[in-house]
Amino acid sequence: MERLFDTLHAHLINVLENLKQAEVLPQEADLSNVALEQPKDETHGDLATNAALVLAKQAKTNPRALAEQILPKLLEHKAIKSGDVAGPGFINLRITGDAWLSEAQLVLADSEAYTKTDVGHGQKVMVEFVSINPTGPIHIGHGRNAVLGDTLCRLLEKTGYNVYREYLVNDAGNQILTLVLSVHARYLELFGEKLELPEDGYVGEYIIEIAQALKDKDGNKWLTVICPDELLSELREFCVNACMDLTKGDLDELGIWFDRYHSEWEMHQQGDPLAKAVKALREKEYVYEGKLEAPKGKDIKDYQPVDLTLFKATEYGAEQDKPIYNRRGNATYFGQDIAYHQHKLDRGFERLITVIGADQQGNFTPLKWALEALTGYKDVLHPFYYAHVKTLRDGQPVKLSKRAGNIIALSDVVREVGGDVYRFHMLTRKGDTPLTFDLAKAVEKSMDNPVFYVQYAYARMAAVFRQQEEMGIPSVDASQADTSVLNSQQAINVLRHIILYPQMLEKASVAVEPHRIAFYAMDFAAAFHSWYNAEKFLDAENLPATYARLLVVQAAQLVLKDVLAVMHVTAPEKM
RNA sequence: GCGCCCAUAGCUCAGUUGGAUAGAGCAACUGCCUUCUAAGCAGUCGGUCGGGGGUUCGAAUCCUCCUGGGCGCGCCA
Repeated sequence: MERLFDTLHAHLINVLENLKQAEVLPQEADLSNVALEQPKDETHGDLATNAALVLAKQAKTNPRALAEQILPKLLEHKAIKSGDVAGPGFINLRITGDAWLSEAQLVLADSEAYTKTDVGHGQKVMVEFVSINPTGPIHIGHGRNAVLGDTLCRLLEKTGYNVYREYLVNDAGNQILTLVLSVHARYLELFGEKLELPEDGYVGEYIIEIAQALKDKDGNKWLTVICPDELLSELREFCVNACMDLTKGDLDELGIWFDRYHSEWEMHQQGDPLAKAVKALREKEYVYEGKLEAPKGKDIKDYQPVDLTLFKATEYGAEQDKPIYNRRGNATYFGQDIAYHQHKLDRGFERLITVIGADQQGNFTPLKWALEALTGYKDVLHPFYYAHVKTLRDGQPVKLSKRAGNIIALSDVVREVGGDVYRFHMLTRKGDTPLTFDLAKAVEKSMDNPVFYVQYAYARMAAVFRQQEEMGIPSVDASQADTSVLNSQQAINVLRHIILYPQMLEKASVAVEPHRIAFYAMDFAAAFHSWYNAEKFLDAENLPATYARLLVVQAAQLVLKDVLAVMHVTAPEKM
C-alpha cells in the first residue's frame, strides 16, 4: 500500500540524500530528526517539514537559505501543488486535488490495509490489565483500567504488535481466606445461624448470592465444617470462580476479554519460577543474604533485624534493599511479582506492559528494577499508570452500591450511561490525569459528552448517502470526478486528517497513550462538521463535483468507523 | 525524612516528544435551520504555561533550585 504520506516522506528523504551527494549537506548528516508533519496552523500548508531547521547547523548555513535549496527539489513531485519557505525555515507544502482524490480511492480500495501499520514488527507483547482481586464485583475505577488496557491492545494490534491479553487472578493470598470465610458465614446464616463475619470480611450482598449458590449446589454439606484450612481448600475454587464470573460479566458488557486468566495459585502448583529468578539474580550479584535497618519515618517498637534474602534495590537508588522472602521463608509480595514476571518471560514475551493504578508505583518501580537486572534490558516492563476516577452525579457524591459491597459498581454505571459513553469518557484524559465522571452530564447530549459529537459526525456521513439515493444521484463514478472542488480549507482539513491517521496510531502506540485516539476522533469530527456546514455535498446539477466530494466523504466514513472501532465505540448510521 | 506524579484561559483538559502568533470544550455574549440531521457551524471574550535561573537559532516541553498540591513508603496485602 503506497500511502501519500509515506510516499512524500520517502521523497523528502530522497531529496535530502541527493543533497548529500551534491555536497550541500555533509555525508554524515543525521536525518533522524527530520519530520514531515501537520502544521499547527492550517493556513501554513497541508504538510510541512522541519528539515532545514534540523540540518542547518550540520550544513553550516542558516535554515532559511537551506530551505530555499531543498524546496525546488521537493516541488518536482507530481503530488505537490506548491510550497514555500516560512517562519524560521519551515517548508510548507500543498497537495494537488488529483493526489487527494487518489488517496481517497486508496482508502476505499482497502481501508483495513490503509489503516494498518507495522511499527511493532510482530513483537510479542503481553498486556496485563484489570487484574483485580477475585473477591467481588468490579468498580468504576477498575473500569478505567479495563478500557485503557483494552483500547491499548486494539491499538497495538493495529500497529503491528503481536498482543496477548492477560488478567492475573490473585487467588493465592490471604484475601481469599477472608472471602471463603465471608461466604461461609453467610451460608450458615441461610441455615438460620447467627451471622458472624470474619474480621475485615466482605459485606456486599453478592456474598449472600454466592452463599445461596453454594447452598443450592451442596445443600448442608458445609454446615458442620468450621476448620478455616479445610474450608479454604474445599471452597476456594468455588468462591473464586463465582467472583470471577461477576467480573467477567461486567467486562463483557464493555466488550473486554482476555486471552488468559492466569491463576497465581495454579502457577504455584506447577512450579517455582521465583527460584529460577532468584538463582539468576544471585549469579549477577543482585541478590544476597543480609539484614535490614528499621525503616525510617515510622515508629517501630522492638525492631529485630534478621537475615533475609534481599534484592539490591539500592543499586537503583532506593533507600533500602527489598526482601524477596520474609523471615518465615515465604515469598513477599515483591517476590511473588518477580515470580509472575519470570513466568511471563519464560513464555517468550519480549515486552511486558501492565496497566496499573498510580498508587502502585511504590511497588512497581522495584519490580521494574528487578526485571532490568534479570534481563539486562531497561524497558522490558512498561508500567502504564492511570489516576483515580472520581464519580459524581450533578456535582454530588454518588450513592454506593450495597449489593456490590459499598463501591460504585461498574455494571451499574454502564447500565445507566451506556458502554459507548463510558468507554469514550475514560479515553478523554491522559492516563495519569485524575478524572471526574459525572453521571448526570454523561447522558446529556452536549459537548460535555463528546462521544455523541463524534458519533453524530458518522451519522451525518451516513445521512448524506441516504439522501444521495433519495435525490436519485447515481453512484459515484470516480473517473468523472472533478477534483478542483477539493480546494476549500474545510475539505482539505478532512483529507489531511485522513492521511495522518496511520501516523497518529503509530505515535500513540509507541508512546503507549491510547487517549490520543479519542482526541483525534474529536478533532476529525470537528473537521467534518465544519466542512458539512460550509459546503453542500450533493448537487444534482453538477455530478463531477458531487462525485469528488462523495469520494472523500466515503473515505472519511471508513476512517472514522475505524477510529471508533479501535475504541470499541459503536458507529451509528442514524441518531 | 525519602521516592514518584502533577501545576497551562473563570472551570475541565489537550499540546503531535524542542518548533511558527500556546489550542479545544464548558461558562458568558453575537450571528446561522424553506437548504445532505442545529446532538451542528461561524464569531467575540478570556494567558506572566506556578516562580527564579540555566541549556540554544528556538523551551509549556530538557537541566537545576524554590513554592504549592496528590499518591506511596516493613518482612503487610
